[in-house]
Amino acid sequence: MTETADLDTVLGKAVTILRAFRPEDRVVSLAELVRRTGLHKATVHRLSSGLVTNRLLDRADGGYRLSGGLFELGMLASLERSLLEVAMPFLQDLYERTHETVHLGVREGHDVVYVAKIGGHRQAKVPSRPGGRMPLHCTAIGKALLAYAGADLRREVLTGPLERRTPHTVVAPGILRRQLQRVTETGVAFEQEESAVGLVCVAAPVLGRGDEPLAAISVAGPSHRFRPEGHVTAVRSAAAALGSTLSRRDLLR
Amino acid sequence: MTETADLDTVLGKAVTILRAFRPEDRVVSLAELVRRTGLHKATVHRLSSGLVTNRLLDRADGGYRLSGGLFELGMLASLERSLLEVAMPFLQDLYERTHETVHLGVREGHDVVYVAKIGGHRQAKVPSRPGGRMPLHCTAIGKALLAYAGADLRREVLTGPLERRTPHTVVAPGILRRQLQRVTETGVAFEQEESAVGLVCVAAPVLGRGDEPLAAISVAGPSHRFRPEGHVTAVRSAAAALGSTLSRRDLLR
DNA sequence: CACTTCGTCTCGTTCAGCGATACGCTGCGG
DNA sequence: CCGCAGCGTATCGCTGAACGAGACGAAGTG
Repeated sequence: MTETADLDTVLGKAVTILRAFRPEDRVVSLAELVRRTGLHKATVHRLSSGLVTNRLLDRADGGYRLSGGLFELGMLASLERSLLEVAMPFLQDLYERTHETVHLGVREGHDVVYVAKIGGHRQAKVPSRPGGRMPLHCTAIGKALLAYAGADLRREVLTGPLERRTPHTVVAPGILRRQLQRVTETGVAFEQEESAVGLVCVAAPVLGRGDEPLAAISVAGPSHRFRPEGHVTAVRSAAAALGSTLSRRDLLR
Repeated sequence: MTETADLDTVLGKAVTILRAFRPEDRVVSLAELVRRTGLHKATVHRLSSGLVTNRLLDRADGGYRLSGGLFELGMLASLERSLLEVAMPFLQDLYERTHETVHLGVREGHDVVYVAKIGGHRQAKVPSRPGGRMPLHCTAIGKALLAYAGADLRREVLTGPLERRTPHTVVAPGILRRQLQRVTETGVAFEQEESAVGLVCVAAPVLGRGDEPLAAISVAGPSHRFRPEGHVTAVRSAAAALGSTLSRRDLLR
C-alpha cells in the first residue's frame, strides 16, 4: 500500500473506504472493508451508510458496491474529460486503421493512468483498463511520456526502483535510458512483453505547444502476430494530430 | 436544484462541493463554490483543502478543479465498468458499420446516464457525454429503456411532468405511451430532434435473461442527412448480441 | 482613495463522530 | 444438540473535529 490517506478526518476515512474497492470485486462486505481499511467496525458501518445516502456507494446483496453516482462524478473530472472528448475521433480513426487495442494515457506521478481504451472482439488480453494504472517504465505509453518529460522526473524514475512485471521488464536503468533516448529520436516508444507476457505495444507522445507531453497514444496487440513496427506511422500521426488540435484550442494546463 | 444532499454531515457537504462542479467549468473559485453550495465560506475552504489532500480536488490557478483521482475512482464503479468492458467491442462494430455517434446508456431514476459515447470527426453535435444525464422521455435510449421497464416506472414517468427540451419534445403522455407501445412491437426506439434540435437517433434495448432492460444502445446523427431507419437492424443486432453476451456471463444484478 | 471581493486564518463553542460494548442472527463443528 | 465464531446492527457516553463568526491583507474597481 503506497496509500497514505489521512485517517484522522471523516473525509480521509471515507475516501479510504472508497479506495478499498479493487477493480475485480463487485460487492464487498462490511467485514472485508474493515479488514482492508483497518478502521473500526462501527466507523465503517456509519460512514458506509453515509456514502450510500450520498450515492457514492450502493447497498448490494452481501455488502456494498461502488455506485453509479461515483461514475458520474468521475466523468466530470475536467482534464481527462476534455482530453477524452477531443481525442476520441483520433483514437477511433487509429482503431479503424489497425483493428487492435488502442489506448490513451496520461501521466500521474510515476504511473500511467489510462483515460481510454478501445478495442474490438479480437483484442489482445491486456491488463489495462480505463482509470487503471501502470508503472511508467514498463509500458509503451509510459516510455513515450517519460522520454519527453522533464529531466528531473526522468532521473527520479531511472534512479528509483524499477519494478519487474514480467521476465522481459527492463529493470536496468542504463538500458531504459538508452531506450528513452531512442524514443526522442524516433518519436515512438515500444514495449515488448514488459508489462504483460504476450503483449507488445507501440506508443507516441501527444505534445503540447512547448513540447511538453500531455498524453500518449498506443496500439497494442498479441506478440504472436502483432508487428508494432507496422503501425509506427499511424500512431505517430494520430498523436501528432491530437497534439495540434489540443494546442489549437487551449486545453493544455 | 433537484439535489437534496444531507448538509448536516461532513460527507454530505463534501459531496455537495464535488457535485457543485458542472461539466462546462474547468476551475471554480472558492467564492463561486460558496455561492453554489450555500455553505459557509470557512467550511468550503476547509473541506476543499481536505478534498485536495485526498486527491479528489486539485488546486488550480484561480480555484479548484476536479482531480484525476476522482476519475480513477469513478472508473472503479462496478456496474458501469463491467458493462463498458463487455460492450466496447459491440459499440465499436456498430460505429464502423455506421460511422455515426454511438451511445451506450443505462437508466438511473428517470434519467439516462450515458456510459459510453464514441464518434469520429464528422459526428453530430450532441449534448450527451459519458457520465452525463438526459431525461428518459426525450431520447431514443430513454424510450427504449422505458418501453421495457416495469409498468410502475412507466406510469411514474408518464404521469409525471414531461420536460420540454425542444419544440419537438413529446410532452403529451398519450403520444409517448403509443410510441413506447410501438417500441415493444418493433424492438427499436426513435428520437426526432426531441432532446436537441438537429439531432435524430435510433436505439435498441439490451435485455437480460428475464427481458429486463440492462442498458440501451443508440446511433445518432444530424437530421439533415441521417436516416435512422437505415440503421435499425444494425442497432438491434448490436444490442441483442450484447444482451446475450451479458446474460451468458453473469453481469446482470 | 473608498469600497468590494476574494482567499486565508484564528478561535471559542458544540455537536458530529467516535469506538467500546452488546445483541441477534447464521452457519459450522463437535 | 450445544457452543462458538463471524457477521451486521444498535446503543451510548466522551471528546475533539468540525463549525462559523469574524478579522485580515491583497488585489481589483470606480
